[in-house]
Amino acid sequence: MSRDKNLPLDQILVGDCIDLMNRLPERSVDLVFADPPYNLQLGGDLLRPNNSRVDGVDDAWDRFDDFASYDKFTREWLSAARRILKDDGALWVIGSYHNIFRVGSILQDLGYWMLNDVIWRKTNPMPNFRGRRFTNAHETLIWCARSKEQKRYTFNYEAMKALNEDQQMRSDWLLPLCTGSERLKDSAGKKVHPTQKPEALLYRVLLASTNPGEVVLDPFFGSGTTGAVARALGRRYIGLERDLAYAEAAQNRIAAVKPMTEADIVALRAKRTEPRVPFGTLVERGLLKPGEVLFDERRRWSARIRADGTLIAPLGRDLEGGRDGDGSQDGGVVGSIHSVGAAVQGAQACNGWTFWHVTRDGMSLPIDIFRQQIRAELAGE
Amino acid sequence: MSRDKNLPLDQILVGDCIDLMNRLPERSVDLVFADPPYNLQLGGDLLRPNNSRVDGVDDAWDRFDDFASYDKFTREWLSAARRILKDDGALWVIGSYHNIFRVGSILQDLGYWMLNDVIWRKTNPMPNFRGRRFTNAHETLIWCARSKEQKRYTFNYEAMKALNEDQQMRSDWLLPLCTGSERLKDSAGKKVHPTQKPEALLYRVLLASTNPGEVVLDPFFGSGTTGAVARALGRRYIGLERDLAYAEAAQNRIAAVKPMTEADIVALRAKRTEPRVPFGTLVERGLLKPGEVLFDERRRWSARIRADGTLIAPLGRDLEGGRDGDGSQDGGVVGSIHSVGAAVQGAQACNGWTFWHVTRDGMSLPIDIFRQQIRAELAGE
DNA sequence: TTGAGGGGTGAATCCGACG
DNA sequence: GCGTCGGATTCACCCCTCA
Repeated sequence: MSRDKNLPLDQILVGDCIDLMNRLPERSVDLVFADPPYNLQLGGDLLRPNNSRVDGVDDAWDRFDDFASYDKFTREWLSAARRILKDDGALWVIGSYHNIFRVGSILQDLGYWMLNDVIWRKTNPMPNFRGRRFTNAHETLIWCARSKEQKRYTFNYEAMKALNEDQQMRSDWLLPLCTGSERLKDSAGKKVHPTQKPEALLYRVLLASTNPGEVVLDPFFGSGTTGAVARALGRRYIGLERDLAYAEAAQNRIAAVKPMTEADIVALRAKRTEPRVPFGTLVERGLLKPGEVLFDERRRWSARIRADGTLIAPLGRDLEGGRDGDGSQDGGVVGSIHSVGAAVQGAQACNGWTFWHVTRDGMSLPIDIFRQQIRAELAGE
Repeated sequence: MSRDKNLPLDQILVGDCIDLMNRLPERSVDLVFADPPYNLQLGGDLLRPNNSRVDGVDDAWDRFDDFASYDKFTREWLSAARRILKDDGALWVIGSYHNIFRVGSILQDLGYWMLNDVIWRKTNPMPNFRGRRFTNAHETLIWCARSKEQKRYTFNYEAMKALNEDQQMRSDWLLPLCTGSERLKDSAGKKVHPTQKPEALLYRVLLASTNPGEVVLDPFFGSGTTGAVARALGRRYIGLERDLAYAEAAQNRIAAVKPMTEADIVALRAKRTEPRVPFGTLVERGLLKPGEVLFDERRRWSARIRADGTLIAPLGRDLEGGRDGDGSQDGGVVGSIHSVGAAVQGAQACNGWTFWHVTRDGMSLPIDIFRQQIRAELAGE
């Protein structure tokens, strides 16, 4: 859980994010969430330091200069972030069409491996006042692993599915802007930060791609939404922010956050982390008996249970299965519930737990219900 | 209207699109729509949960050695496209996270000026079978002008607004994949092209950013969706396609398209925003009465009209609706015709005007007919 | 005719623990 | 690090069959 590295956990460090990241230990952070500045230089006239206007020398070159400096900045902070990410770490960036294409390209050039681009669809975007374009109603996030080669990354599939009415979470997220009481205001009622992100956005990001106790670093901490949500969700944060006023506002904001209880946070446990139950256990415990015959749901194939927890299936199709006598070895496929299920179907793989059924009281039941029964017993102990 | 330049109008040229573009006169084309290879980097096979194989895009034209070679290709075709665009021309590109960030960056480097990035949200995307990522449920389009300095570009604001319930068209478009009878199949029933785009997508693109008679060039013509929609909408097309089989299929497809009448096209183009009619107006005018019950077309859901022009629907399904007494607040969903329609269906959005029906003389009529009636009155005044 | 149900399929960077 | 193998994993829509 990364308490080893002397990380400045649950703190905001004030300074240049590239410098600060370069001083942190490498491979120490689970996630980076970044909301970098958009390339604001692209707007109006380009002025020299003495305020004279750069005149039509070569617009393309000027543009290249603008983009080049933004690209250089982007390469630097993304490189620094990659150094401090753990091998199984990941990174999120958010941006708009002004900068996200530069960021995405550079990400890929640096060896990050894209997992998804995610669209934040705004319920309440600013309209296009002049009627010259489509209402710019979304922003783009990129979710990427530290590298293509890395073994694993965190994705809490079940939690995301639960958040989305028990259907897979899609790559387009409909969320309102940060307004109302969530929006930080100063004593004069002026908004503290121009681009404060909604907590719901970070909630989804952190819930999807971190586990409780893990460390998320935000190099452009701003008003501290990342920290506030991390604290609420039982994650640790490191905030980097150049502007002291922002950092102080964020600090106060986070201090007021009440963390969720551990029970609430762990509520959704992934299926794939449930304890493994060998099929043989079902036989050992007498839930299934050696010699019993299993069928697929539509009774196209059958297989007989052997005492060691393997199955044996006849070679061709077999509509009735049994009646071979008791221990006869009639030259069939032998193996695990999975491999025999795959073999009879001629498939590459098969989940034997859901494929094979057994008859009880005239009903056809998947053998997985016996596994669930054993898991329930294990959980109760 | 560009009949000056000896362009190969309404034709498909077979060959390398960069060569072909370089042979066309410069500044001769109004719009470029491009659906370049995405540079997917697929590993082995992907199996569905039922063990069937996903028919992925493994065509030679989508394989590049590395990002550098993809970038070089992208720079070349985008440069060639820019040369043949008129000074007030524009370009659309579509892509996915695999390539769109490279394309977007290079666009900007070459001097194109982004107007919007547009998200095509798919109603029916392929699920993520392994549960390892978010469902990749969208693709990204970039709409850009030839240069930042250009005076004008075409944007049919009113037509877009009319297409979107009289509200500004947003940058996220919800459209289904190209399936069913629209999808080109060969005599064996196999899809002709692996990535055929839906006509509705091109319809919106061309309606938004071209005028009748203008020329749209598609350098990756494929199955010819751009040409088919251009012909239907009274635009001219130039298709460039390397693969002769694709070109022939596209040719046949386009020949079968029946162009809309000029009157229809002009109507679309000139369509003024129709006056907004609040639902409450129908109640005010007595066309509908408070307490009346609305149904969806198939009478699966119902809602009662309240005096203020909102609806109230019972929480669960309700086949008969009424008989609650007059002003009772029996704990249902309350809101606009649109929000209640969405809520009862569990949908994110709903056009209440076409969703809700009312019974008149034993017939079920959409409430939109009353809006039309009021609009007719307003137009007559 | 209509409805229920089964099968097919779409631009996809789609596994990981354990020995 | 690599091979083995257990076993987890899908949504909307269209078409067809059959009752």
